[in-house]
Amino acid sequence: MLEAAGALIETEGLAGLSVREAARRAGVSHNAPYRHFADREALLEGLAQEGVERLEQALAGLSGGELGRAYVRFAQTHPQRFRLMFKRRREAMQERFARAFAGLGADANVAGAAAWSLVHGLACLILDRQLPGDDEFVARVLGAMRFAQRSA
Amino acid sequence: MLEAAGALIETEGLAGLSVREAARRAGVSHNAPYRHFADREALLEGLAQEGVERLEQALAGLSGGELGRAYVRFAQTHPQRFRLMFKRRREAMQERFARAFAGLGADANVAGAAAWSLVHGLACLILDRQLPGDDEFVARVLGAMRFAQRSA
DNA sequence: ACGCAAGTGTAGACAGTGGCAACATACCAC
DNA sequence: GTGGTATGTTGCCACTGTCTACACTTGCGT
Repeated sequence: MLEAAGALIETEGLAGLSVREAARRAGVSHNAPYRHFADREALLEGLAQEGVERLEQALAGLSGGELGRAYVRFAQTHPQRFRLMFKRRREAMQERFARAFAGLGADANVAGAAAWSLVHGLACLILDRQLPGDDEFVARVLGAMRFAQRSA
Repeated sequence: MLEAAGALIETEGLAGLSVREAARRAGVSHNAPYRHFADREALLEGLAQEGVERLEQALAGLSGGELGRAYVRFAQTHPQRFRLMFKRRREAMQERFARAFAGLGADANVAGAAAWSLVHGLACLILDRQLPGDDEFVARVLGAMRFAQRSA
């Protein structure tokens, strides 16, 4: 089920995903999904959860510039999934990702948030076609900012 | 019409906006909107366009830290509108906003993109409740990064 | 072996939606 | 006046999310 819905989401777009169509693709009746997911939202929630785990996996073990580039690359590879992940508040994400990007600035919380913001904003703007998404540009943008020594 | 739809979008959320409900609120029949907008997408497009103009207006004349904070504040004040603006590719935006944030780094294009990414990412993560949105935190995050002198 | 409960799938029905076609009305140029 | 254009209206269709009611399978207690 998640499989069919996951495929649909990337081809038809996030708004184009209908529970019925996903059921059709999965070869079951239009109501079968409701045995496993309370409603459409819960289905999307399942897809989002799957996405969080995959992103975490993709970032595991990386650091510095590689980390940022991997984040952007994940967004480019699974754009709809990436958007979906952030369309509903999820408590665990701040801990997971902000922490991943911290460690280089003066105040770890603030520095992590800043680095995450930079990378996340770049990913969003690329997905929305507001900025080019080639590897070289990504690397140059990520390299254009650095942590302030100590501002406050 | 745009007025009714604009109000709806902020109260009911972006997905909760139906052409019919907007027409109802505007006191007209369910099909009247289609005289002015080709389809639902076009209506959203109109709202987005309106938003771009308002954001531009909100940023006019500002620079530096004030600029970034105003960007974030706009997103916080009109969250749904802000999200909508970036949900469809719009050619003019890169020119408008990337340029607004440039001017301090070595390569103006890259520096503008980087600053825009930082501010935009912060705005998105705050809207998605992944980061706190109080003024002090915003100021500290924006202050935590600076342009690299010259990296490449 | 039997029955029964839970898990899973099915079909049918309902209101709400986007969008189309056909019809009505107002206004404005000539 | 007549014609044309802009606007609004009703009726209709396919589709969607979701509810209810009905089947089938499976495992477990007796």
